[in-house]
Amino acid sequence: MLDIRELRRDGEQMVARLARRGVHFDLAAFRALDAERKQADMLSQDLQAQRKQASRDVGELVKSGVAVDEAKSRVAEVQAKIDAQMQAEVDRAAELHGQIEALLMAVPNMPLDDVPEGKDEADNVELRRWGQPRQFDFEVRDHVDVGATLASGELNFDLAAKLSGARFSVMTGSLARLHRALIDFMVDMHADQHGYQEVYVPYLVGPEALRGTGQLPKFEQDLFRIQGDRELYLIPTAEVPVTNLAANEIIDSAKLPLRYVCHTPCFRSEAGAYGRDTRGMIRQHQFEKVELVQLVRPEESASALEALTGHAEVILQALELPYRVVVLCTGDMGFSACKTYDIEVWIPSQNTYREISSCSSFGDFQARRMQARYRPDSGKPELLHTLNGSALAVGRTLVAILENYQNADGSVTVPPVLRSYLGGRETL
RNA sequence: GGAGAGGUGGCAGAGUGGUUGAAUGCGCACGAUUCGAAAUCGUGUUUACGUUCAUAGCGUAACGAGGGUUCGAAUCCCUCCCUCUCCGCCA
Repeated sequence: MLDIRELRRDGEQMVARLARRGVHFDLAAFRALDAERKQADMLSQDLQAQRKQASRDVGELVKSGVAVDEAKSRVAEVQAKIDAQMQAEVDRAAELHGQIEALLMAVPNMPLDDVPEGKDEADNVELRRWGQPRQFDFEVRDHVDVGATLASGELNFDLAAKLSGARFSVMTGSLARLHRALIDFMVDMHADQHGYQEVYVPYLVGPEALRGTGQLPKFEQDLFRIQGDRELYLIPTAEVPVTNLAANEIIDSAKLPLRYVCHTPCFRSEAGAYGRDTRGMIRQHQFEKVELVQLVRPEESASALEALTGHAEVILQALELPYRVVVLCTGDMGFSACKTYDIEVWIPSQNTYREISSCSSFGDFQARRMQARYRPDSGKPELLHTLNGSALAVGRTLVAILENYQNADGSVTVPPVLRSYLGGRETL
């Protein structure tokens, strides 16, 4: 959520920054609404103050020996006059506050100044590449074909469709084990080498948590909501429960920065993505992800984003999978982000790099929504900065391994760092 | 699922209708004392919003959430959420 004070103080500057990502913010409408709100606030608060004083007067009179009924009748006239309009004004002020809140909750974050301006993914800027795409001396098959014919396990979409329809997958045997091994490998790396605390969280969350990170109110169609009395949603990413650990908290400064690593399944309805990546397990309704989340002091968020992205890259380097890092342009960034790096892994069958991680800084945008604060060494509590990144998307990592490590005989070589997780197995 | 007890400030813990945004203790901050420190003493220390040049004053709201009763609610009533204890069930 945008800072309403900054909006009042320097609205033009914020409008200009939003315009960089193609968002038009109607400052005049906001100001008109805010002016109305201001008037309603002053009037309603003044009436409440009068009402309060009248009640106190009754108390004073009773204390000084006046009978209760007598005291009440002495102030009754004043109160009647106030009551005639107070509730209406209080309601009006609350209504206007609600309108402003709703307006601001629907506005995306402002890109940082160093984010390149652009319209869509075509305008993203490549920053670096790592590794050399392998030259194959046989016909490259995609992960669907490779996974369907492995001797030691299989990747099966028909079985999944029988159970749950399109965009789900079933894995068996060594493939299922490789999938599980990837999770352990990634979590171990971040917990043991990169200083993240492992955390386990609920996969169902309430609407407040989703508002906090920015999925609600605007993107409900991308979520799965469960049946039942309570309003609960399947998490679309561990970002939601993990970041919200700090919601409505005031974190002791000495505990910062907080770094969490969390593996969860992720559930996305992908309502707007029909027809995209329909083959294979690139885009599923359910997938596993290892997520990094950091909660940091504002001055640390820029360097934290670089470090976090590096932690995700280390996984790909260890797996010896070629990748590149791009910085998303203003028009391609997510709703809550102020800067995002995508890491894209080489997919031989598509002869291109595909997103396998997205690492973002959110500034205080999410923290303001969820009131995640810390107590500085001196002064009042301040909003934290939040960051997160996939490190990595497990299903897509599996895809990359099946494709990059495939052999002419249909087998798949196990990346050396994973072999200890597979009982020493060298090929699938 | 059944029965009972609770949810108050960073923490602990008072407070059952009237200057209580809230005693007290701990913690923390500043000051005094000291060569320095401990101990001691003093002062201060919730948050949001509004107003404002102001993180100064002043105002409004908030004691799990939302309603209600009342001139007046942390205190009384209702609903929901959560925590704890016992029983049942279960991984």
